[in-house]
Amino acid sequence: MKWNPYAAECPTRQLLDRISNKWVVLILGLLVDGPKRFSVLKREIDGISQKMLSQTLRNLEHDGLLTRRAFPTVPVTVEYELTPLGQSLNVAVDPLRKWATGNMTKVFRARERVECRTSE
Amino acid sequence: MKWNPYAAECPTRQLLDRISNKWVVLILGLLVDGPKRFSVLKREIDGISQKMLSQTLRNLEHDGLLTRRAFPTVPVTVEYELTPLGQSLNVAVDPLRKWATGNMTKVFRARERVECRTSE
DNA sequence: CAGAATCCGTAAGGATACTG
DNA sequence: CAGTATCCTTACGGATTCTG
Repeated sequence: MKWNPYAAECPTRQLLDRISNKWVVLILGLLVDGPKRFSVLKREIDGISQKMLSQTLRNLEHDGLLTRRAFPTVPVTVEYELTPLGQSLNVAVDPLRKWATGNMTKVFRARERVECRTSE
Repeated sequence: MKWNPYAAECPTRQLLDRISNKWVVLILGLLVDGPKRFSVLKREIDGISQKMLSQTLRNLEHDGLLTRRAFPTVPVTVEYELTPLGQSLNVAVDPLRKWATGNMTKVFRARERVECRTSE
């Protein structure tokens, strides 16, 4: 079988759409070194709504990238942990996170150049 | 200066949002080995509208990731080519494309497992 | 605490038509 | 050919409320 995201109907196109997403990238980055609780993730990802967080987590669980474990404490505690598949995806998105932080300055300079040109 | 995409107001958050996008990933992948014309890109990325293509290309140019060159032919010819910065971004997103095609089967299996569970 | 459910505004994005 | 402009319809995603 030959997968090809350049074909509109190929499942890899939708998969690519699912995983190329800032929330996915940020969540995976936090789960690299061990499981974390819902509220911890929410606190560490500044600005994410609980709707987006739970929705993204559900999708990731559905696709086998992480596991959800609920502990019958009072109140309930829930932990999310990367599966081996999720770990491998994190390896793939890690360069993206690093690129963003590592090249922000260069992007800024490029934007300034354009603004100068348009103001001429 | 310390960039941190986990902070909502950090510019790297928006940058990450911009580059974590299926169209960006697909376009960059096509421009790795040399410049390409608008119509060629449109044809090779099945299902992309010309609106999304031109919009994404404009953003990428704005951020210094590619250059646009128009040739005064009749009708006009336009070529897009990666800048060194764009090349470096492509290196960062390349693992993502490969992950999607390389793990589609595993994701499918994970989804089936969930569907079995919910139908019980 | 960890969500599900609802409501709602905005923006993403397709389709179509028009231009240099 | 390579767009821009417009319209229009989804769905993304935030805010709020409610529950085990």
